Formats: sequence, C-alpha cells, structure tokens
Amino acid sequence: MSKAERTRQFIIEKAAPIINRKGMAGTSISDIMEATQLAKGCLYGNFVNKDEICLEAFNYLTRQYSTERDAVLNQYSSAKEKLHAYLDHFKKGEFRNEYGGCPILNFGTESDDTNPEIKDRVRQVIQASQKYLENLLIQGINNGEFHAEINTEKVALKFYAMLEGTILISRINNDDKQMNAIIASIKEDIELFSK
Amino acid sequence: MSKAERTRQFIIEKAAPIINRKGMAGTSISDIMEATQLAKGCLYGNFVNKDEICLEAFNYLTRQYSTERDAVLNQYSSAKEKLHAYLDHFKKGEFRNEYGGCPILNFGTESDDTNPEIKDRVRQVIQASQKYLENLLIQGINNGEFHAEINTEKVALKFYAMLEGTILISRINNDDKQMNAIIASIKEDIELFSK
DNA sequence: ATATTAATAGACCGATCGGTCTTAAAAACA
DNA sequence: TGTTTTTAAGACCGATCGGTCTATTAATAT
Repeated sequence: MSKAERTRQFIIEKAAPIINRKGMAGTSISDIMEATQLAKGCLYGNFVNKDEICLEAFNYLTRQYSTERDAVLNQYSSAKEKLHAYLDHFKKGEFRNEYGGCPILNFGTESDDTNPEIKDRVRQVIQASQKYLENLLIQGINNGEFHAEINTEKVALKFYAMLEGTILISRINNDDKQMNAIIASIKEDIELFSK
Repeated sequence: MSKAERTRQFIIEKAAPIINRKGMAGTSISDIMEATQLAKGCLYGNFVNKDEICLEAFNYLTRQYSTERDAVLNQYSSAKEKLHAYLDHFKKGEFRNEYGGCPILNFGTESDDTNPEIKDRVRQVIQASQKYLENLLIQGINNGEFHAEINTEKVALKFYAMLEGTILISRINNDDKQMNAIIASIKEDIELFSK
C-alpha cells in the first residue's frame, strides 16, 4: 500500500464516524482536518472534494459492518443459529455505538432528496441486506429447519424494516427496551416457521 | 391573528418542506428567504435564530400530519376500520409526497447526535404515535373486535417500527412495492387477532 | 386622519464554508 | 546516497454562512 493509499484510508476511517454522526451537510472540511490532524492541501490531494469523502465514508462504514457481521455468523452453521446470532449481534449494536449510528438510516434519510449518488449506494446496501436475510431463510428451508411455505422475500423485508425502524426508535429514546422487545418478537416469528 | 403571527406562520409553512427535504444543516437562511420572498431582517424579527425555525417547522409538520390522519380516521367508528384507514392513509403517503418525506425519520436521524431539543420533540411524537396505535388496539379489545390476549404495547411498537423502516426502504428504492407488501402483512397480522 | 407602535427591508458584520495553488518536506527509486 | 517523484502544508480565494442593526414602511389604535 502506497503512502497515499494509507493516508486516504486513514482519512476515511477518521472521517466516517464524524459524518455518520453529524451528517454530510453538518460535517465541515475543518472537522475532518481536526480529526485527522491533516492540512487542507493533504485532504484535497487525496480526494477531489467533500462529496467523495462522504461517499467513501459510507462505503467504509457498510463494508466494516458486513465484515463484523460475517465474522460473527461464520461461527455458526445452522440457519437458525445464524439468524439468532444476526439478531443478537444487531441487538448489541456495538457497531452503531462505535461508529455513531446506522449509516443506512443516516445517509439514507439525508441523501434521498439531495444526493443521488449516495442514495443509489444506500439502495444497493439495503437490497443486499434484505437478500442476506432472505438467504438465511432459504438456507434454513433447504436444511429442513424451516417450513417451505414461508415467503422468504416478504419475511426478510418485514424483519429488516422492523430492525431499521427500531434503531431509530431506540436511539431517540436512549433506551434498548424497544430493540429488545423487537428482537424477542422476531425470534418468536422464527419459532412459528421452525420445524 | 396579528400581522406578526400570520407572517410567522407563513414562514413556518414555507420553510417546513424545505427543511424536511434538505435537512436542518443543509437548509440555509437564504433558502428560506427565497422560498418566502422575505428579507433577512423579517425572518430574524420573527424568530430568534435558525434553530427556532427548524423546531417550529418540525412542530408544524407533525401537527399537520396528525390533523390529516385524525380527519381520515374520524370517518370510521370500529377499531378495525380505523386501523385499516390508518394503514391505507399511511400507504398513500400523500403527506410525505407533499412535505418531502417523514419528519420523524428526517429530523430524528439528524438530531439524535446534534440537537437535543429537536431530539426530545421527536421522542415525544414517536411515543404519541405508538400510543395512538396502541389505543386503537385497546379500543378494539374493549369493543370485542380483537382478542384480549394481545400485548397492545408490543404490537403497536412492532407495527410502528415496521412502518417507519419501510418508509425509508420504499423511498430509497423509489418504489411503493415494499410499502404495499408491509401494509398487506400488517393487515394479515390484524386478522390473526380479530374475532 | 393622525400619532404611535409594530414589522419589514437590506446593507453590513465577522466567521466559516469548500476549494485552489505554490512551496516545502518526505517518500521512492536509482 | 543522490535524484526524482510523490505527498503534505498552509496561505489564500471568493462565496456563503448565520446573525445584527438601522432606516423605512406598514399596520394599528385613537
């Protein structure tokens, strides 16, 4: 990795949690200068503009999340165990605590009327997340763990929507209560289609 | 209503959809000057600062939403009809189309790390919304429409989280598909506890 | 209709915005 | 190690930011 590549990565890692917390419009170049202790010329030597930093920050955050999630889920083999691990990992919210919230919610709500490029990336990540959940359900059916009649796409959408909605609710309430209730509720749903 | 009160209200109504779309940080005073065709001195004669405009914009949006919702639901008497009307009204999303999205999502995600005052208002509105749904369920139980065993608080939370999550998903996808699926799914859930 | 009060316009303020450019330092290569 | 190329620093740019203040206009009360 060249010096420039390392610096670029360093900037992304320092900027990402700030942008995730304060928003793209709410984060200034000087915020990033302060966090990285780098001068303006250096930032603009590694990125063409602020938008590019925001885009790469989003990419970094989502890549980071999926890496951590996969590392957890790879410890399990059955679909049901994996689903439970997914939910427990989600419930703990280590990622959100460390990086300042859910990037899907943060970048999604900010970009939807203002930044088509980011919006499109968010779209891709949302679709991949739903597909990820759906694949766990399909795997469970193929393993004979779950009843085959369930509409995997619809169930995955339902779970995913519930989880994203609950992140917002729990965050605004400064309380894990709602998140715990929803995770419990989803686990009950899983029992309903388990053999 | 005095001139000042009318002007203040006029500013709020013009500013609210802009702030809802572009965000609080992303909306400038000059954006609001342009939308209202008023000079800066006038804006600052009616509000102490930009934060106050944002706060009143949020209050206006949520008041507007609940007024419209109540007008729709008052056309029905049974709890089940009201619930269906609630969902259909939500699905249509006229409010969101007109005002630039869901203010809970927009102001909630932006304020949670940056603006405690707005965050607290969002918290109140979220709680009121859940309570509103819960009261429909309780009313249904008291009417003998729904089975009494349901955990009204939990069901209301589940429905509300699903709806908020789906707004984000459908908006980012520019597609009503997911919203339609979730509304259908919630209606199935209602059938499950209907007598 | 006139006097008084309230409300709006817009010039002005310092600070900060995103971004550029030249210079100096440091890394990479020979 | 010496040379070339890459990378970082920071002064600088015009534009815009949120906000103030005074002069003028418009609404209100008498």
